[in-house]
Amino acid sequence: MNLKQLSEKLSLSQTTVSRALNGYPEVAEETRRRVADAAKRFGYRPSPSARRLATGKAGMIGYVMPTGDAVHIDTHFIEFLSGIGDYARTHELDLALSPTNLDDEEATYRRLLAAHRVDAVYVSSPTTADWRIRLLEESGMPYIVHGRSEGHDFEFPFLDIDNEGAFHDAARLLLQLGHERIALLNGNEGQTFADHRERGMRKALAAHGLILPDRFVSRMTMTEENGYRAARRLLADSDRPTALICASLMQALGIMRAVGDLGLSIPDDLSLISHDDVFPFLKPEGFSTPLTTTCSPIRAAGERIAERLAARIAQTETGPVGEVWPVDLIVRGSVGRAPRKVTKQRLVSPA
Amino acid sequence: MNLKQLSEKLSLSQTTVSRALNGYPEVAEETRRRVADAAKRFGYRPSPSARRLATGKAGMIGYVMPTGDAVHIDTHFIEFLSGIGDYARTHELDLALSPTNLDDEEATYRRLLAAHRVDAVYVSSPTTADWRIRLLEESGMPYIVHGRSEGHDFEFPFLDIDNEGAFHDAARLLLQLGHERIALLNGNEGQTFADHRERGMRKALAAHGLILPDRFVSRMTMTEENGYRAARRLLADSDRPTALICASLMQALGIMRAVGDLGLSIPDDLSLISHDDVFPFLKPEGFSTPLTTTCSPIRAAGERIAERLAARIAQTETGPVGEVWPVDLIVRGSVGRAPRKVTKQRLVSPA
DNA sequence: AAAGCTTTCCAAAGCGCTTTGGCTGCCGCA
DNA sequence: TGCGGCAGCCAAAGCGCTTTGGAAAGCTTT
Repeated sequence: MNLKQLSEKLSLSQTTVSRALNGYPEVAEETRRRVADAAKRFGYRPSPSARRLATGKAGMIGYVMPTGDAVHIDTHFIEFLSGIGDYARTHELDLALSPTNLDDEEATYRRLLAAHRVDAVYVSSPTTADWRIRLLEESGMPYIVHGRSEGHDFEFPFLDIDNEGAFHDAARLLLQLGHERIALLNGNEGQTFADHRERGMRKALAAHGLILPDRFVSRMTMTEENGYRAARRLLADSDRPTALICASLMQALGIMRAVGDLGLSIPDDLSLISHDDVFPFLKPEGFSTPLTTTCSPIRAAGERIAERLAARIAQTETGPVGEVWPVDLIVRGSVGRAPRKVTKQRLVSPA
Repeated sequence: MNLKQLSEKLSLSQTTVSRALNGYPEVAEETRRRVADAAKRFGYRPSPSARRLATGKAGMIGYVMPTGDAVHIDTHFIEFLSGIGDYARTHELDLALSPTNLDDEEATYRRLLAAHRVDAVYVSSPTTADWRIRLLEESGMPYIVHGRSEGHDFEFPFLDIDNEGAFHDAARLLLQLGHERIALLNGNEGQTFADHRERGMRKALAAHGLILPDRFVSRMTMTEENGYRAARRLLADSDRPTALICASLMQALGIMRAVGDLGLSIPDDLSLISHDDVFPFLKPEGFSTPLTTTCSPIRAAGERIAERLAARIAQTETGPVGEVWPVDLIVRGSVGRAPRKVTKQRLVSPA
């Protein structure tokens, strides 16, 4: 059933039916209702291709997906993608992926921009002075950055969470509980969000007259394995930290394994706070010791980005709009008062 | 630059130019060359939307991507997707993802089929008597299954690797090296590829008059963690296996960690063979003990599936074509002769 | 040399939608 | 009574491509 047939059934012109369906003002309310009814009854679905041809929009949002050597396949990616998809599928949008290996990334972007097959693009995991942002800014293609990037001489539209505030609050909580040796297991070098988190934590410490010693902060790809390693190293020290803040649940899992191996316990020997991007397959409240987290659903962010991209395509949103989402600190069983003292005995006790 | 403009520049009709570009026969070779030249020179790119409207094809291949509770985010997924994308981007195809949570999966499929927005679909990780295959078969939508599914009363097009042969060969190699206690760390219940692998291994053992005892085979989601756990359990046994075959590199990593923790060594105490789907970020030849693998690049499979889907859309390929790729057994340092005997001492030696 | 093929090209009709530029009544106003 | 204004509708012109149904020109055949 197409527009023409539908309009004939209604004894209306295609123009009117089209306008009724798309919410244009110059159509009587009563008519609009009739049209909407009929459309539903006959199961009318406008053809995307026709619409795209007529409007000149591709109806797609694009993402350049790096794959290849040295690319850490990110668990966040799919979850975020799902959020985008949630919005996309209900709004006549499609999500087109352009895989690329890291070497070709710039070429892939340029091709994407030139080929005019997508209406908007989003950029994830921006690094400092990310060249992709500059490229997009110059191209005129609507885009949104998920996260922030520093070191540009222009503003750009982004959606980010308040990483600094989140880790500030997390650290402050631990300080209030009497912890003074707090370590940070952070994301990789160059990732803006990791910089922000570290900054937030340092500020909280500074407010208590403390600093974050180098040996208490490590940067890493956020895997279980790396979390385990870093925790083993940290906890083997004679003046080991009494609390840990980490940047992802994967790291938290590794940390908990390390803690178990060493015969320590959470929160008695170590308080632990993790950032949680809210994965459906991993719930910190279900851990054997429920985990305190700074929490921000990444899927919702994906959905919001899709929504804003749609707005930018429609020119409803313009300019370098920045959006920073607050992050909740959810206190659960994994934090407790700082232990009085670390006994020698415990330090060497085996698994 | 569109077709009309290009055809004017060439003093040809749109028809001829279109045909020349699309390889139709009724155009002189010389003309075709002129057209191709001009097209390149002016950077002409046909508009996908227009083409789609005219041909009635959506120009997209679809994938229903499960996300949500209990979905194990699969590392294979992105790599496979990349393969699809490699083909897609050079062939006027786009890859459209429809995320869904597991509960809605069937509804999502039905919507996808009804909405007519994709020309073909692929199905991954089929289970026994997979309902998705039946649904697609009945819908008339072109599709290909990546893997196989048993228990259907009809044939269907698929691309699979020779899992049975691969694990047969792997087991045979170990048997030839004198191993008699060989354990299998397999994928999850219900996954056809895992069934096939187990079958192959059993056949090889049977040919040597051996069987695979229940305690030597475990099914699991193929993660590092699960590999570690299973290996710890197996290797703690007094009559522990002298060789292990596992279904993914992730498991292999876990196994190697377990072996290290127990103070054992590969291949002296344990021979290890893993299946390798060839991830760019994980190379078994680079392991401290290079790993023997059964090897089949999953990205190439993605590419091939895209190619075949394109053929099915064009009706070049029809019918229940099945394609089974051979799997290479690549012998590296992680296999050796079976140890003479397992000493008591070793069995209890700590990390 | 006329008839019949081939080869090579073209004009024009869609594909299904959006959007421009009217056209019709009907109301209110002077 | 006449006229401008407005709400509500329509016809038709695209959007850029593919494809149908010729048609002209060149060759072969009888």
